[in-house]
Amino acid sequence: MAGTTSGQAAGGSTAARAPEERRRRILEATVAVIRDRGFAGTRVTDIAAAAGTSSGLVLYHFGSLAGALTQALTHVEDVFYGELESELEAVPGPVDRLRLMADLASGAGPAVGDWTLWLELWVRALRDDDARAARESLDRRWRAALRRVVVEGAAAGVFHPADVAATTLRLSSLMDGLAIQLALAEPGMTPARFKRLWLDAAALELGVPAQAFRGRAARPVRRRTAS
Amino acid sequence: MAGTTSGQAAGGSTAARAPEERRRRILEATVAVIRDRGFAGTRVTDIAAAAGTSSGLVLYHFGSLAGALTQALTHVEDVFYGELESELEAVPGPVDRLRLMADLASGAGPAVGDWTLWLELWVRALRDDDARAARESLDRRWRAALRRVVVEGAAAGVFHPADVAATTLRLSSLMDGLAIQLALAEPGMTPARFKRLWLDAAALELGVPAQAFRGRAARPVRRRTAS
DNA sequence: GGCTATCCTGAATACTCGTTCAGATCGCCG
DNA sequence: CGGCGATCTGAACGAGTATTCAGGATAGCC
Repeated sequence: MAGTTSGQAAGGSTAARAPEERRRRILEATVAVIRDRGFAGTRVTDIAAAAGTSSGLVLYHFGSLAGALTQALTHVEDVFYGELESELEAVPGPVDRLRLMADLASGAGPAVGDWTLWLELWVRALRDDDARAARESLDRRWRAALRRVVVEGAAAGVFHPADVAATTLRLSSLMDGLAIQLALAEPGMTPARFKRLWLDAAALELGVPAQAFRGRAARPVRRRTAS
Repeated sequence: MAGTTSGQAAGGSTAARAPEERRRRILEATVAVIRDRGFAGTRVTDIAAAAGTSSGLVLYHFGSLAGALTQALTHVEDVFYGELESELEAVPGPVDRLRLMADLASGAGPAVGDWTLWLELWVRALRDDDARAARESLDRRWRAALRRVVVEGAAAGVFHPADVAATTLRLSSLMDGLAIQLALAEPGMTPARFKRLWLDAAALELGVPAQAFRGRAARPVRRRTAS
């Protein structure tokens, strides 16, 4: 796309001019609509309205509704991954990193804890290959990050996992399972309880006393400057 | 249902006469269609075709597509619960009961381990009240059964759960999370691995050696006579 | 200034699908 | 027998919606 021989390179004038900006706005609108109406309930018109444009433009940029939905998925994937990496880098030590992951997943972060969206993604992945690929990638990255923290802790002699692969898989699956309750607003399930339940399970799995993960998080989750 | 004052009571002629039979067939067809096309992809015509009748009849019996979907949910709920209860009663002792639950959930039973259907249900429950109620009821029953087994084992001095409520919630959530992998046929996830991972987690939670849950299940899961 | 490619709009189009409906079929009863 | 209510069918209807399309605006370029 950047390879167009001449094109409207740069230009620099008002931001409203940039079609890239428009595209991004549409993708974010698409994500928002999926989140609150679900994949099945998302109409081209809804996306256009949420993005403040016409339905024609949505199709102009993405070819079809399915195209817009798919690209929206890769867009959240990027956002999610960027956030995860930068957050994790900012915190040292396996204990605090594990706590941070619990924070992110329990909804403190803007993208990671977006469980309604993930539920939708899972179901769509049952029958749509793009969704399946997006989910798999997301899952693999999250699990890899978790594994890294576990291994790091084990190397430091802080954690004592009996089986790293099994522990990683169980802890990430437990998160998914608890997330269902959170997404459905099951009475009694709150972000705080989610964190407590998950960290206690982590303590069991890692052979450390539950107190190791109590106390405040080392640092409040950083807010994005804007959006 | 047997209480109709006069109606076409009995009659005894061909089975094709009984409208109750027809209703049931339609409900089961509905469940089958939901399972393989999803709620969003289920059409009245699909249901009619799967049940071997006309779309008119589906609407005649259930009023609307939404009505058919909802009644299909309460139908699976009944089937699920009936199966769970009868299976559990047939096995004595907390250890074997826990293993049985792992078996049922990992897909050995016809209804309980029907994870594709449950995934669909979760997402529908985000926005549909009937689905929400069905899911909550299903979840509560499953969790209650699990808790009963845990308490029973604790009373017998076999299990040593630190916190029964937390353990129950974590073990059932872990199942849900693992089930996602199973439903999506994630490479590396099989019913056997599902069982192993879950039972090992149970061993940790219940303070027993993992070996306690190894070995063969006490008894193969019973097959329904027909359907 | 004219020309062109890009970006954008909203009405028109075509199609899918839930629901309605005008009847067929059939067992039963008076 | 003739009527009746319950069950069942499939064609017709109409609402909703993705996609197409005929153009309008704008910016850069010759």
